Amino acid sequence: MLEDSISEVERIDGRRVVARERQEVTRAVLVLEGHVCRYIDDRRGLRQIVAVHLPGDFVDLHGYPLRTLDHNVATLTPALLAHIPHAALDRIVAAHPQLGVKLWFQTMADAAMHRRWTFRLGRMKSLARVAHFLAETYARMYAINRADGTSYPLPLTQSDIGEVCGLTSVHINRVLRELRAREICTVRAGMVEITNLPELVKLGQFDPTIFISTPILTRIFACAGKSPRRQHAQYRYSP
Amino acid sequence: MLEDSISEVERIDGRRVVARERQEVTRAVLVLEGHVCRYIDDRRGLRQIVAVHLPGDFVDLHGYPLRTLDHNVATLTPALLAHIPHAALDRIVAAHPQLGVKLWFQTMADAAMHRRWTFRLGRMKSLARVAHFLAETYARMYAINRADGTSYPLPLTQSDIGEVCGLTSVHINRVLRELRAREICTVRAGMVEITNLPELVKLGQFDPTIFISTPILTRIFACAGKSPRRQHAQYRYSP
DNA sequence: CGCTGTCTTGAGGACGGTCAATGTTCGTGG
DNA sequence: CCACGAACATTGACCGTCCTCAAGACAGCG
Repeated sequence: MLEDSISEVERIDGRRVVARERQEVTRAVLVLEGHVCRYIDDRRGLRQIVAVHLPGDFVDLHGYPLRTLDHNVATLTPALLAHIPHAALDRIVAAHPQLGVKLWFQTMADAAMHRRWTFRLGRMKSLARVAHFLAETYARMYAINRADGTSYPLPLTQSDIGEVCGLTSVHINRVLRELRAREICTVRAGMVEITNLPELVKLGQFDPTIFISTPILTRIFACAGKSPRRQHAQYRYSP
Repeated sequence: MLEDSISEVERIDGRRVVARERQEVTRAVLVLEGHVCRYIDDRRGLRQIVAVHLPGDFVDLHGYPLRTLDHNVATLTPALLAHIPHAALDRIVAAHPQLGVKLWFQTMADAAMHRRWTFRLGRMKSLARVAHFLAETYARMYAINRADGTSYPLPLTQSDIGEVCGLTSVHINRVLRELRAREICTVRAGMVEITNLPELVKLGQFDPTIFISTPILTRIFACAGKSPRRQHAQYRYSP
C-alpha cells in the first residue's frame, strides 16, 4: 500500500538540504538509496546531527502527526528519495488503524535510537562514542543487507562523524587512528572494516536489542552481554 | 475516553523504579502528580536521564507500539500515576483512527524533545546545557500552570540535574553558582527563580517552538529570536 | 543528637578543543 | 599528461573545560 502511495521518486545530489526547520510538511520521505541525515543548527550555524538514515528508512514520518519539522534534513551522499503524501497516509490509517500503529512503531524505533544517542553523548568518552556509532551503523547496514561480512560502506567525512558524535573532526581523526591501532576497526575511504566486533561492541556498550528484528542479528551480536546495576556513589555521574 | 480507560491510580514514593529495561509493557503510565524520569544505565551502573516527565505527560506511551521498553523508568519525587491498559488503547484506535494519530502525536512531541537533548549534549557547554534545561522545564511547567510568575518547583538534586545534562554533580554546583552570580536564575531548595529570562533563553539557545501550544507561551518567550546559517569552516563542529 | 543525603569548595589532572601547518586525493582544465 | 585547486585527512603544540578526589558544611529526620 505504501508503494502504491508514492507520488514521486526524486534523485538528489549529496550535501543538499532537503527540508528546513519549521517548514510545514505535506508528505513523508522514504530513503531508497544513499545516506540522509537530520540535524539541528546552533546559533553559530554549526550543527549537531540527530539522526542518520539508510535505505529503507523513513526520514520524517514524524512530520505526519507533527505537521512541521523541528530540525533540518539533508543528504550526506547522492540519494534516491520516495515521497508519500500525508493524504495517502490519512487514507491508510483511516482504513486500517492497525497499519497506523505499524507506522507509529517505525517512528518509535527512531525515538529509541534518539535515546541511545542521548546516552552516547551524555555518558561516553570519545572512543566509546565513535565505537557505538560504528557498531550501531553496522547493525543497521547488516539488517538491510548492505554489509559485506564485517565491513560496510560509510560515506561520511570525519567532520560528519564529528557532528554525529559531538566531537571535532580533528579528534575523530585521532579516535579512528586509535581504533585502528587497537585493531578494532579500520575506517578509510568511506569503508568500515571491523576486525574485532566483540571489542567494538564492548567498547561502545552497544546494545543491539532495539535493532534485532532478524535472528541473524541476534547471532552476530551474541557478544553483547551486559548487566548494569545502579550504583550509589557520591558522583552518580562520571563519564 | 482516556479517563474512562484508567484501570488503576497508584501512589508511589520518590526514587522508586517503576519499570525496567527490556520489560514487556501492557499498559501506559500517565503522570498525575510528581516528577518521573526515564534513564539508561551504563555498564558501571551510572545513568543518563533521557527524559523528565511532569504531570499530564505520558511516560511510556511509546511502549504501546513498541511493546517493550528500551530504558528504565523511575520516580524522582513521590508521584501519582494512572495506568491505562494497552487493550483500552486498542479499542480507541480501532474506533477512532484520528485519535490514534493524536496519541502518536504525543509520542512525537517527546521525540522532538529527545532531539533537543541530543543537541544540548552534543553541542553545548555546561552553562548552556543547564540553562537550556531550566528554560525548557520552565516552559513546560508554565504550560501546565505550575509556574508562579518566573519561578517554579524543581524537586531534583544537583546529581539528578547532572544526570540530565551529562555533567557531574560537582560541576552542576559550580554552574548553578555561576548562573546565580550572573543574576540569571537561582536554583535553591527545590525551586527555580528566574531573574533574567531573556538571558537564560539566549544562553541556553532555547527554542520554545515545539512547546508552544498556548498563545501565552508565545508571548513569554517572545525573547527567543534566532536565525542560524550553516557555516563552512575547517571545523564544522566546535562546542 | 548523630545519622544520612545533599551541597559546597579547593587542588590537580585528563580529555578533547583550538590553531595551524602539511599531506593526500581527486576532479577539472590547460 | 600534468598543473592546479578544493575538500578531506593528518599531525603537533597548547590550552580550557570539566572530571576526579577529598574534605567539610549543612539540613532534615529518626
